[in-house]
Amino acid sequence: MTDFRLDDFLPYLLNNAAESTSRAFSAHYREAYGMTRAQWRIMAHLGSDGALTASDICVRSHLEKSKVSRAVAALEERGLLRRAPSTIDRRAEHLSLTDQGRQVHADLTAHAKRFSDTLIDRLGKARTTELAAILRDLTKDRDD
Amino acid sequence: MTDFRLDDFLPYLLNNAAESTSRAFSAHYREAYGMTRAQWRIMAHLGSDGALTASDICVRSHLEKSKVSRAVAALEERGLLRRAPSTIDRRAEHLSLTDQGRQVHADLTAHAKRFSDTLIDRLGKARTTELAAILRDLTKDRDD
DNA sequence: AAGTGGCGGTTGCATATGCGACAGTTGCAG
DNA sequence: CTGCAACTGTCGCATATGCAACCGCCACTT
Repeated sequence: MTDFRLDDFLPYLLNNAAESTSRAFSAHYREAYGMTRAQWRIMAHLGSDGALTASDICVRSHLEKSKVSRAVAALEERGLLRRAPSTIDRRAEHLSLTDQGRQVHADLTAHAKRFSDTLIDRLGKARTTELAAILRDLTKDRDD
Repeated sequence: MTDFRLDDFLPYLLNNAAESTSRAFSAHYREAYGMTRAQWRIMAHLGSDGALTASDICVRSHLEKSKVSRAVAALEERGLLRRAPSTIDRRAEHLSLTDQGRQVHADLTAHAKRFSDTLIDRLGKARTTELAAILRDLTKDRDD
């Protein structure tokens, strides 16, 4: 009746691939800075997009707001990130990297670049681009 | 220097896609059976591969052994799964679905099939196959 | 200007998770 | 046979997580 193959099931494969690559990649920032995946993401967004508000980060990174809140607190405590109250909206806070945060961010992206190159080598340029496109597609229009 | 684009970074995209699809898919088995992703996976493996040992499941599902241990305990308690001591190796236990477990498994795979069809519709048959192949490739040879 | 619904961010709580330690078992080397 | 490394599965503990409740603030209605 149902010739359901687990090995063809996309959510399953996606989780495996995500888990596998993330695990390999996270080793660096975890050991070097004791950072969480969420923290890494926030650093990445802040580093490339400048100052953001916590809810901006929620939208862009697809992270829960409580997760963002705690990650931001941790990063602030380590002196990597600074909060500034918004003059316009007293609820919001503008987040930005400190000098030290920028240094760390540089290191993080350097490693990320290297890791990315490794993956591209393994898959080939064409398949990588294809894969990236499909993944973006899959995530799109699903506004959870 | 580094023109690093977060939006092209595979681990990032993979996590987003995995999270997004899993979140959508997990709704069913979570609401219907209060099941975890790990529990779903174990059900899937046991349902399609027959009797397995806990460490077999670890290997096939890429799950931590403590995670498997707890998930198995939960499934057993709900009467979906049965343990039988191995006669050959007194450390190991053979795990298999109960009748009720098989019923639940049938329902789970039915839903999975339907969900999978939805995804295939969205991506198209060709891209789906391509994607699956690449994902398998990415997970392979990375024996964490 | 008072009421109201909604937003930004934090926190409590219950649960899930990862890791390392552990007891019991196996099998292989000497 | 004895000792020892490796393996199976469980558990404790510290931490991470999701969800909902919550506080203060905003904007819009009347």
